[in-house]
Amino acid sequence: MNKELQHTLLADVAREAGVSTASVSRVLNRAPHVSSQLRARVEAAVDKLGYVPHGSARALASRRIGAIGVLVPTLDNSIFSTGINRLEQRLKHHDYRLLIATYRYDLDDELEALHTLIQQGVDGLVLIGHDHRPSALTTLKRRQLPFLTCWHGIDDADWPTIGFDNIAPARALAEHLLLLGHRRLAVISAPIESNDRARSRMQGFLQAAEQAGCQIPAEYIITVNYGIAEGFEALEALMRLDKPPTAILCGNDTLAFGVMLAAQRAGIRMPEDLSVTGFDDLPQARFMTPALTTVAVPATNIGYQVADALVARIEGEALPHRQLLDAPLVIRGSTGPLNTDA
Amino acid sequence: MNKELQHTLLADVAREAGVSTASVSRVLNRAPHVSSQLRARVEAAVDKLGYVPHGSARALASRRIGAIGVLVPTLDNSIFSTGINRLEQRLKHHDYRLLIATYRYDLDDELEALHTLIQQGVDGLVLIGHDHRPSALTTLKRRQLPFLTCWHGIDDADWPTIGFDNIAPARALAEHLLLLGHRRLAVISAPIESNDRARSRMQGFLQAAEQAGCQIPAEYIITVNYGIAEGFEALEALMRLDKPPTAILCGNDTLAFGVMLAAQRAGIRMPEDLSVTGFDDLPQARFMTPALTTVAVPATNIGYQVADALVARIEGEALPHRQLLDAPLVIRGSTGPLNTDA
DNA sequence: TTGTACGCGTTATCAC
DNA sequence: GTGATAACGCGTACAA
Repeated sequence: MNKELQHTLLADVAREAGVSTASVSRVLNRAPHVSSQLRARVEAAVDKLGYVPHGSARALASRRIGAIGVLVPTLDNSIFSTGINRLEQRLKHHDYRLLIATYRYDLDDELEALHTLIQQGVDGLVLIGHDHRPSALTTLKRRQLPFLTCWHGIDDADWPTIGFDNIAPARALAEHLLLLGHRRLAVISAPIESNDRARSRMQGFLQAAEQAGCQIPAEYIITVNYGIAEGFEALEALMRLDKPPTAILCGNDTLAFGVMLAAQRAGIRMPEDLSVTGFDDLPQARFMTPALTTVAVPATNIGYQVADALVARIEGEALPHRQLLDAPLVIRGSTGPLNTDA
Repeated sequence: MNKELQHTLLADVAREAGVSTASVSRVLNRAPHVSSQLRARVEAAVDKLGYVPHGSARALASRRIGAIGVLVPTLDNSIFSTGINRLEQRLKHHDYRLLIATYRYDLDDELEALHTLIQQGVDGLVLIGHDHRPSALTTLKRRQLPFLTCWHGIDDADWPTIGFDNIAPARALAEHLLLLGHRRLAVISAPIESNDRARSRMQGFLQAAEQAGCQIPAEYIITVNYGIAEGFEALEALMRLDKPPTAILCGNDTLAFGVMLAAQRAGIRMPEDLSVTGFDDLPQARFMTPALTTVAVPATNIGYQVADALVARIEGEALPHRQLLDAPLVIRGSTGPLNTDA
C-alpha cells in the first residue's frame, strides 16, 4: 500500500494563503470575527489546492462527528426506508449525516451494531421500537449519548420515543371486523418475542376479540417473518383448516399482500369470502383490488420529528420523553360484512 | 454541553493493567508477539473499565477507517436493499463496516454524498451504475481511492464493474413478446437521462422491436419514476389511447406491479387481453396472478462479489475491470400469445 | 516480548 | 481580528 501521494492539508492551505492554520480553520467552520478579506484569501487557496478536510482529525479535535446513527431491523420493508429517507433529509438540513445499521430483527446484532456506531463516535442515536437488550440502555446512559426510539408508543422514561400507539389501532381493526359480523378471525403476525410492535398489535387484536366474547383459537394464529411469500403460504395453511377463518388480521401490509395474492390465486373473493387487514399503509395498499384496509403509519412524519428532536436534544434541550403521532385507520374494500350465504 | 464525564481511555486501561499503552494497543489490534499473559491482563482491564476505543483517533493514527461507503439511488426499491444487505454482511466478514448514502437518482446529490463519504475517510467506495458526474471520477482517481461500480455491464476501464448486461435481457423480453405475436408494444420506463440501467433496458426494448420491423410509436413510450402509483397511472393512460397496446414492457418490477394492479382493477385479463413484463424478479413477482414474466437480477450475488472484490482491491490486488453475472429471463404467466379474437 | 515517544490533521485556548 | 500552540486519543517506529 504505497498510496503516499500527499493529500493537501490544512497547513498547506494556510501556507498558500499566507495565514495561520487557526484562521483557515475559522473560515472553514464559519466562526465569527473573520474579516471578509481573510475569508476570501483562504477560500481561494482551498479551491486552488482542492483541499478536503480530514473527517477523523476534525472529529478528534472537535469531539463531535456531525453524524447520528440509526439502528433499523431491516431496510427490506419500505415503510422503514421511507422513514429513514425523511430522517436523512431532515438531518442534512441540520448539518448532520446519518449512519445506518441493520440487525435483521436480532437484538444481539442490534447491540453489536450499537457498539460499532458508538465507537464510530456518533453524536446521537435512533433506535426502533421498545425491545432492546438491557445492556444497550446501560451503554447509552453511561456514555450520556442523546438517543431516541420511535415507532412505538410505550410510556417509559428510560426509552424516550416519538412514535404511535400500536395497540389501539390494532384493536380498532379487529373491532371493525367484529362489527361486520366476523367471528372466525385469524391473525398472521411476526414473531413477538423481541418485537414490541408486533406484540402490541397482537395484543390489540386479541383484546378486541376477547372483549367481544370471541376468543381466537391457537390454530388461527400464525407466526411467520414479514414477507410476501410468508403471507402467501400462511393463507394457504389457514384455508386448509376444517373451518377456515372469514377474516384475517395481518401484522403488516406485506403479509396482507401475500395473503391477498394467495386468495386471488385460489379464487377466494374479497371481501365476500374473506376480509383482510394490514398495517402500515404502503403505497401499494390503495392499488390492490380490493384496496387494503389498514393503518396509516406516520413514517415520514416520524423521520422528520425525530430529526428535529434528536438534534435539539444533542444541543442540550430537554424534551418530553414521549410524543405520540396519529396512526389512523384506513378502511377500504378488503374488509366487508360477513357473508351469511356461505 | 457539559458532558465532562471522562470516558475511559486506552491510557486508563494501560494503567489498570499495569502495562504500557503500546501493549494495550497491540492486544486490541491482534498484533503478533504478545504473551498470552499480557493479553489476559489487558482484556481483564478492558472489561473492567468498559473501555471502547475511540474510532476517530484510531482512524487518524492508523490512516484507515475500516469502512467502505456505498452510494445508492434509493433504498425504497427492495432490489437495492437486498443487494446492500448482502454487501453489508459480507463486508462484516472481512471486518469492514458499510456506510450507506442515498441520492434519490440525482447525480449532483450523488457527487455531494461522494464527497461526504470521502471526507469521512472511507477506505473504498461502491457506486451503482455507469452514469456519474465526471468530477466524481476525477476525485476518485486523484485520491487513489479503491472503488467499484455495479448493476451495469458497460465495458469501461475507468469504471470497473461487477454487474450484468441490461441490454440483452431487455431485448430478450421484447423478442419474447414479438414471438408471441404482439405488435403493439408499449414501454414504461424511468427517466433515462441520468440512469444508464433504464437507458440500456430501453435500448434493448427498442432494438428488438426495430429488428422485427415493429417500431414503437412515441405515444406508447411512457416515462415516469419507479413506483407502484406511477405504473398504475401509466396503464390507465395507455388504455385511454385509441389503439391500446397489447403488451407492456416495464422498466422494473415495481412499475409492472402497478400496471398489473391497474389492469386487475379495470378488469383487463392477463395475459389474454394484455401481456406485461418486469425487470428485477422481486419476491412478489412469482405470487402475482398471473405470475410476472421478468428478468432475475442477481442482487444478492452482486453484493457478495462486490464485497470480496473491493476488499481485495483495497489490499492491493489487481482485478479485471469487468465481471458479468447472469441475469436470466424468467418467463411466467403474465405474458401470452396475442389474442386475435379481440 | 514490551515500553517510550512521536506523529496523525484538526480544533480550541490562549495571547497579541 | 489573527497567530502560536497545546490538546484530542490512539498507532507504531524505535529502542530496550
